[in-house]
Amino acid sequence: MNLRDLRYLLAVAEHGHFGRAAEACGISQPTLSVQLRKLEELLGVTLFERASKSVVPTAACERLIGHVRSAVAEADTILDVARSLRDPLAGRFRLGIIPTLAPYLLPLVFGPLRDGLPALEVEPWEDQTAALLDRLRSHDLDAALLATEADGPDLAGQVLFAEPFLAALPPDHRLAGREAVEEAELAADMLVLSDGHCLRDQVLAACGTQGGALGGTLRAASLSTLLNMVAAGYGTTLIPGLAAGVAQDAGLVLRPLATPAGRTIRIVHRASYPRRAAVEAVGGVIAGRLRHFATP
Amino acid sequence: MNLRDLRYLLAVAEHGHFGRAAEACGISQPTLSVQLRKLEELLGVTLFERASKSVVPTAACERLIGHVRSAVAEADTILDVARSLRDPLAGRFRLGIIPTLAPYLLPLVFGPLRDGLPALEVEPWEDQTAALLDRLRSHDLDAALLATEADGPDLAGQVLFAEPFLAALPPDHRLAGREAVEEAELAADMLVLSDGHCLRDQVLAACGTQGGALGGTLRAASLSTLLNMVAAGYGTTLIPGLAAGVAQDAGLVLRPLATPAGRTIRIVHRASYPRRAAVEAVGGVIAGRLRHFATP
DNA sequence: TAAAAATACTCCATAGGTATTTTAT
DNA sequence: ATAAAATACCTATGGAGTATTTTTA
Repeated sequence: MNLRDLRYLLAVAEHGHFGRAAEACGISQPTLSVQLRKLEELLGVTLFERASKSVVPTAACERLIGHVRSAVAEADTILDVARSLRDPLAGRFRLGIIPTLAPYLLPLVFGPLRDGLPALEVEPWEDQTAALLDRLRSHDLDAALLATEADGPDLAGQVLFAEPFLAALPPDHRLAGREAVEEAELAADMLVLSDGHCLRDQVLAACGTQGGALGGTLRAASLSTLLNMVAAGYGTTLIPGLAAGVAQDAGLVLRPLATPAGRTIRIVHRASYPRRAAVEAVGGVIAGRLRHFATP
Repeated sequence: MNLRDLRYLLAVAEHGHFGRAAEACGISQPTLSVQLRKLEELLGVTLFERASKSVVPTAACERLIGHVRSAVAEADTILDVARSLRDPLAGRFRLGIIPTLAPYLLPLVFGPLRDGLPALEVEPWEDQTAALLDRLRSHDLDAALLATEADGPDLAGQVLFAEPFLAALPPDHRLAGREAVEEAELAADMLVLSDGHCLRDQVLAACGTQGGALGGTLRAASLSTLLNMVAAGYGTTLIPGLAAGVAQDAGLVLRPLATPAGRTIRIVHRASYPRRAAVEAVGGVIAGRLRHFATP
């Protein structure tokens, strides 16, 4: 059975006239006659009683026509909904963001995303890298902002911006007077984030160490906790550049590294993800915002 | 858009696997791939995210699939209902019957119709010939039992049985002693039905007169009234054979006519009426019942 | 290497057309 | 004579097939 034929049926029922119904359908009268006859044969039911000056639906047709209307209406709804879904820059866009980036990046880009992509409902989802990768792979996220490379051939990513690491020191720290600090000097009393944060591993790698003085005892779950511990004089740490403003507000002294290091922020998505345009648009807005973000 | 393609969509969504979905649809995997791609192009929306080991519906597909299910379900309903409507000997059958026939024929045939055509819901509709013809032509009746020929080429009819006229007399009437009565002798004090009853015209024609003694004053709307008037001694009349039992019960004397006359009962339907089998079945049951009805 | 989807092609069923016939007013 | 549907016949689109290629685990 064909939706087209069902539309023909409705047209004949509406016009009570094969010629006019055919015209309304944009086909010739013989075509309509043939198709309707075929439909009647398929259903095993005579749908219209044809007389010389009248075409009247049979009782069987009356019983069927409600369902025919419903089927055709649903088909039209499918087309309508599909039309509204056609724009890849519209609809929900679930964007994962790692916790060491979200608090500092989101305030910068949320407005530009809303303005630049008004039809795209960006829903940020904050979690650690491994969890975001899981959600990405299980189709619970459309993309994620990560500081690591897209792992595995099933994922792909585009670089958005590079974020330098800065040394964060208490104001009275012995290195606070320096122009720039050596990573090795920080290692002695460095505080790091708890397991699971990619920033922890990257900071440790940058300083060539396995964990600082309090590495074994402090399980700082957030960069915010870490900054306050440093401000209280319990040690030093490396922070990503976007956290600089918050760190300074917390009373910390920030110094560049003698050997510059940092992390690269990427927007990562499944290699098979079809709304590539949405990923690129979101990535473009974020990268554009960061390009114009002159570090103070 | 094609219902077939919508079924393919549902199959892929259900199986998450093109090969198995194709098997479930009874088509080859390439055919399914091509058709689904075409559907995606038609809708302007990617429906499934294909990866090497997974086929997952996109958000757009999730939004559409409910409507797709509805459309397919309605289409299946159409097929189901059509199947149940296929039997021409099932469903409503609105049967018109003239008032001079209904009270005497219906008690005879209603049981046999119910038994012989259990799936056919015969709905008798009693009215005069002209009204029945109107309702027939306006598709408000499926057929009608008439004592006249099907008038016009838009109607057709089959003879069911012949019904002789009998002279009905009061027991003390001067002709009551005769074996048979001459029509002309009845004309003098004959009572007839009011206008509109075909029996009136046929009785008057049989007797070669324009209206009996009380023709101008008595407007008997029913044969029942007429019989009671005759029983009360106000005149004579002709009755159709099937009314004989009721007439005798009313105390009338019945006599055959010297020149036999009567009427022919037909089942009449629109020439274009498609459920011819139902008409023939109903007519057959009625004619069969009357064939075995020996007049006493 | 194996498994899955996509691609390339061939074929044919059928929707659609035009011309004509039938039928009833 | 006119109007309407049905029929006849031809064309071309597209759904389906098999064989093959691509891609990824």
